[in-house]
Amino acid sequence: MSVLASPVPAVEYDGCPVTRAIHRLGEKWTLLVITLLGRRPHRYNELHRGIEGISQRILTRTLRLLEADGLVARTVHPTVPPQVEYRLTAAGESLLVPLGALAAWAVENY
Amino acid sequence: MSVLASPVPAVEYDGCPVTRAIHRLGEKWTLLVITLLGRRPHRYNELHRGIEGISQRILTRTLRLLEADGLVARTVHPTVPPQVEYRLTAAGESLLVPLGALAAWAVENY
DNA sequence: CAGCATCCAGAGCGATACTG
DNA sequence: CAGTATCGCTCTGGATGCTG
Repeated sequence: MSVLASPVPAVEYDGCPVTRAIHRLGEKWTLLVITLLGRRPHRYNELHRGIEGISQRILTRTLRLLEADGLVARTVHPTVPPQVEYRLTAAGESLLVPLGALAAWAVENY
Repeated sequence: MSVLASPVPAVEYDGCPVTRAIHRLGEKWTLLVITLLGRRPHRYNELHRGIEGISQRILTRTLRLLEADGLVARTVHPTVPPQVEYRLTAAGESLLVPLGALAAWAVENY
C-alpha cells in the first residue's frame, strides 16, 4: 500500500498483500492457531482439544486457509489410525516476529 | 497471551488485548482508514470520497470504534456547515510502527 | 457537511451427525 | 484420528432515504 490513488480503488485495497494478511489474521481463530503452532507442531485433535469453543469444521477451514497461504504445513503420516501434523512453515515462523511487535503494542495500548 | 492455559478458554482468548486489536484491524475497512489518517487528518467526507465502496454507515461505525479504542480523535468545529476532523491519537500513531513491520512482512510473504 | 434511521443480504461461524 | 456433510443462524456489512 505504498502509493495510494485517491479515491483508493476497492480492487487495489482488496488485492493488497497487507490487507489480505490482516484480514486473514483477523478471522476468529487464526491468531490462536498460529500462536499454538508457534510453540510446537500439533496434531489435529490436539488443536481441537486445545481451543475451547472451536468446531471441527472451522478448525479445518482455518488450517486449510493458512496452508493455502503458505504459513502452515500439513503432514499426513499414513498410519492406522491416521496421524496428521500441523506446523508453521518458514514463512509462518517469520510472521511471529512482526506479530510479536504488534502484540507488545497491543498490550501497551489496548 | 503470554501464558496460555490448555485448553485455551474462549473467555481468555476474547479478552486478550492482542486478540481484540487483531480483530479490530481485521474489520473490512479499518486498515485503510488508519492508513489514510496516518498521512494526515481528514474530514468525514474526505474519507468517504477517498475510499471507494464504503458506505456512510460503515465509515461512521469504523471511526467511532477506533475512537472508542483510543486510536482516533474526533474534533467537531462548531461552524456552519459543521466541520469534523479525524486524526490519529498518539496511540494511533504508535500503531503505525508495528503495523509497518507487519506490512513489510506481508509484502514479502503474502 | 456530517451524519442517523431503517431495512436487508450475505458471509462467516457454529451445531450436529456421519465416515474412511 | 481426522476429518466431511448438512443445516441453520447470527451479525457484519450495505443500500437507501432523511436531517440538524
